[in-house]
Amino acid sequence: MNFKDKVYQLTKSIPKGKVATYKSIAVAIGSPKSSRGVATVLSQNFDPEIPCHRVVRSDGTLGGYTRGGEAKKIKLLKREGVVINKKRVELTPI
DNA sequence: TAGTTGACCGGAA
DNA sequence: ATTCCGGCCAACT
Repeated sequence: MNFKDKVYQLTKSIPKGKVATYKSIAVAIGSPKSSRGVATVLSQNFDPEIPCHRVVRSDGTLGGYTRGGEAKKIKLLKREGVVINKKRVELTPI
């Protein structure tokens, strides 16, 4: 199981209506400092099986989306029930 | 093999 | 609150 596969696994396991951050994924993998690596992998991934639109930045902003832009990402998330306030996702930190 | 790139993060001004 | 800067890591050329 390499880094990339772990990222895919975790991203696929994100439940509908929820979002994860690049940081949290990095932590879940076991490499808390690899948040940038996570972003790299997801950005290069084009598999529709992987809901990479459910991954946002740790400050709640969307980050990027190479499959339609931020607007698209917002639409998808809202459609799934994620609460978004003015370009900010509700991360419900504890 | 080495250098560059990027959908990032956290701290400082 | 916003902007700037250095650090970190994986993928690509």
